[in-house]
Amino acid sequence: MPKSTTESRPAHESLAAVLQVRDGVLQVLLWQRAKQPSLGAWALPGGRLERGETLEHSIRRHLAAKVDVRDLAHMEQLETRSDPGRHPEEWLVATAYLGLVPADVDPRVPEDTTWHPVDELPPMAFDHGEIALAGRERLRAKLSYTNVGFALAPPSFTISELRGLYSAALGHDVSATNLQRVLLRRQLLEPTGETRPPGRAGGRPAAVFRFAAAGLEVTDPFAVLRPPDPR
Amino acid sequence: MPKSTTESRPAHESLAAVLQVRDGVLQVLLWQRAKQPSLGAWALPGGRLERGETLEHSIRRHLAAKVDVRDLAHMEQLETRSDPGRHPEEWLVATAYLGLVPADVDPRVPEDTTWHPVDELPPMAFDHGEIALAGRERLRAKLSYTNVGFALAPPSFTISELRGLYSAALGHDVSATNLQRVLLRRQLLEPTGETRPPGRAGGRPAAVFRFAAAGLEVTDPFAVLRPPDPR
DNA sequence: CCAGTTATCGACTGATAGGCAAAAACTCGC
DNA sequence: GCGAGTTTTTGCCTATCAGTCGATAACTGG
Repeated sequence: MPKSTTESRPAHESLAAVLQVRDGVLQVLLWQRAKQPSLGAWALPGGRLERGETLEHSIRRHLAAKVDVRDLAHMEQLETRSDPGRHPEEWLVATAYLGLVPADVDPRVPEDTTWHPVDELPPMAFDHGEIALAGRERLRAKLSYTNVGFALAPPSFTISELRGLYSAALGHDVSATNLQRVLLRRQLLEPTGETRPPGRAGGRPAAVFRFAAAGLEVTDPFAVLRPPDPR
Repeated sequence: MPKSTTESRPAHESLAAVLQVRDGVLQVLLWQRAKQPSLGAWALPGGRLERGETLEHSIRRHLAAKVDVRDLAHMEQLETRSDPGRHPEEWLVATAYLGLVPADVDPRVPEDTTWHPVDELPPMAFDHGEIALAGRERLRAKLSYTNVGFALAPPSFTISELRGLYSAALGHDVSATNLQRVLLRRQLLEPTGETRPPGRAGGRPAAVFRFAAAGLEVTDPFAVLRPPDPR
């Protein structure tokens, strides 16, 4: 008799969609299952919630087995999935997180673990594919009204470099002109004063910027229906 | 020995912050605990996740004991709370939902259950106060970039009535002029053609509107960093 | 018919996004 | 060292939209 019919409470696991822009493409960290069920399918890192820890602690603990957790520039809770059929053998509730790794680091990962473009996911175990896509959508939305960009970008960068990261994450082109103006007006970016020498092909040296804040900030108090400004 | 040290997996409950604008104030549905722990404190409706059901099914089932679930115009998952200390006696993970009830219905509620202004919460059990506030914030954010308003409003209404609902939910004044123009331009509202006769004090009769869509729609493709328009 | 009240509409302002093109600053080859 | 090519930066123009104010419309009550 399977566990699911005997237990009175579900097991609980934490999962993470860890995203990074690599080679100009938004990718997610996956590991390949070496046992049943879903042998050979790809899965998100994660594991059981242990007594005495929070879910956030749990996902960090399990992630530590796959990447250097210090490389994570941002993490937030995504959603909790509870479909009784989401795991074939067990009653297993999963709380998913979104993790972001800046483009300048290349974390060591184990043998069974690699990055995959989120737009071309391999055969995925359980509902992990849906979770990865949900992570992508959350990231895309937040790029527009928060400063999450800081979690995708290196400590300092040129506008072109940042443009590459944004367009990879968003899945469409963004104009460098506009990106710079918008982020500067919102005071998310500040110039470091340095400049980056041009490549072999020449060109004007690019100004170097950094994000003004290190943590997540909601920048757009949604223009609409704003409180009346007592000016 | 408390359960929490013997069980290998946490119990899992669903909770809901059910919000409604009542008497011009945003209120949340609470019931008063009649037993320990937190005897006398106020709590969100909810209860255990049972085998074979999803969390959404679970919260609807438990809510049915407090309100007519058909009165809920919208429901969405809020967050999952897992602090081991959130319940004094038990290892209990909670997944919270946000529920919205239109202003024109007055659901029957049991003896122990009443509405409380979210801005003046009574002494709350466990972390339920934080969850209620998280629900308020989620609602406020979504009022600006989605059509959630439909879940707060009656089937049809005048702009002044809608203005009252929005300002109660947002916690600040909104101009009627602006509200109408913004919602109309976004094609969230459509006129019914009818008009509402003025009150005793006189005044021009108000046009009656309804929300164009019944379900949740994200309206603002965040102006920023929009994909290039191939016009 | 007039004063008071409420709702609607139009006009103006300010902020911001998006696009285009010119100017700036460099490399390379001749 | 000069011009062609490249890349980045800047300024200008336009369109859209939010926010405000004031005028007008449509009613009630005396």
